[in-house]
Amino acid sequence: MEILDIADVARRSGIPASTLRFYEELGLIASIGRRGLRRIYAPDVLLQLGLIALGRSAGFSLEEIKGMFGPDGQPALSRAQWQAKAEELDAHIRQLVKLRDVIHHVADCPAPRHLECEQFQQLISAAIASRRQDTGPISVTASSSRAGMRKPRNRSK
Amino acid sequence: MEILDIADVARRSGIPASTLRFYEELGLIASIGRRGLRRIYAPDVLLQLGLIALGRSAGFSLEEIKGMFGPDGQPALSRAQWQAKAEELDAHIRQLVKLRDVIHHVADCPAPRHLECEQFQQLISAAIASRRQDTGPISVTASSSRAGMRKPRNRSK
DNA sequence: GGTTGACCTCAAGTTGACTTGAAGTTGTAG
DNA sequence: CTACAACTTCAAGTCAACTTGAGGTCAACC
Repeated sequence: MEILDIADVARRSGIPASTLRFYEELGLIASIGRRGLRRIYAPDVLLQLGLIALGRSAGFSLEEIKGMFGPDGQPALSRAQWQAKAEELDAHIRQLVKLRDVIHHVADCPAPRHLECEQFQQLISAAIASRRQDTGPISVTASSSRAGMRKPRNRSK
Repeated sequence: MEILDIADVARRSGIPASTLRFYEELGLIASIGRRGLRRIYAPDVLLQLGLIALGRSAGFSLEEIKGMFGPDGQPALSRAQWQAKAEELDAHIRQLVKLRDVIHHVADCPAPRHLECEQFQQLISAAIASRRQDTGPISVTASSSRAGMRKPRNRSK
């Protein structure tokens, strides 16, 4: 069974060693042991890191990701919670698709002032609207991150 | 012509007044004047704020957004640059769709250890792969944000 | 068996995106 | 005309996600 040291993991994942230690400290990943002082890793960790990067790019915080997968990389949510996450992500994707439409419009529309262009206004309104009713039962774990005209008094802690 | 004070804008956009001042300081938005000391806004600003929220949720930094639209809300990129942005966003969306597939899989797959599930591994590899060749000619403005196994030595500034 | 370069820890620093607080000003309701 | 709630500025604080640095250890090659 192949094992990796921190430099291998860094090289193969593209993530700096300092970040790997940081992630371990947070409990996001774990080394399978030490050789002397030095961490050694199972190749699995590369998959986990991929998952973390993916989650980050979807706007999940490290805390959220930690809640979804334990340091062993095992899913740690109920089926319903996973379904809710998928739903959340879907909503996010729909929003990004709308933004992409806006961008395409901007790239093509010759209007002098976009804010006065009917179509532009409608695209934005639609995009905003799709975010508007996020006062729903979704957001299982109070996903504190992921921007977007959040409600005032967002209270944390 | 309807005008708004900062409290109106805050209420109607859901963005706190402190953030509106902060955005103005950064040059992301502008008030159309003052009544005494107090800022007054054109209703346009609501669209702009929607756009900003949208951009943030797509992972663009405030700096990037500022580069895309001036404080007047006018698009400030060439057609080609807009097209590149759309492309960038599309790639991001494709990645999120892959992540959603992973999540759906996790919600459904009964494997005891997911890291050992063939399909899971493949989904992640695919998702990672789609991000892998981001050493392309895209990323016009060196989009420093938006996570994902970034290359080491990402040097900014 | 000594050197050395890659690892280690732990504390402090940085950046982006805001928020909070203190202290001052003012439009407007009474 | 007076109160005062709502605005203002400006400095400092916070939080997440890392990075950097100082000082120490040690596995592996010569």
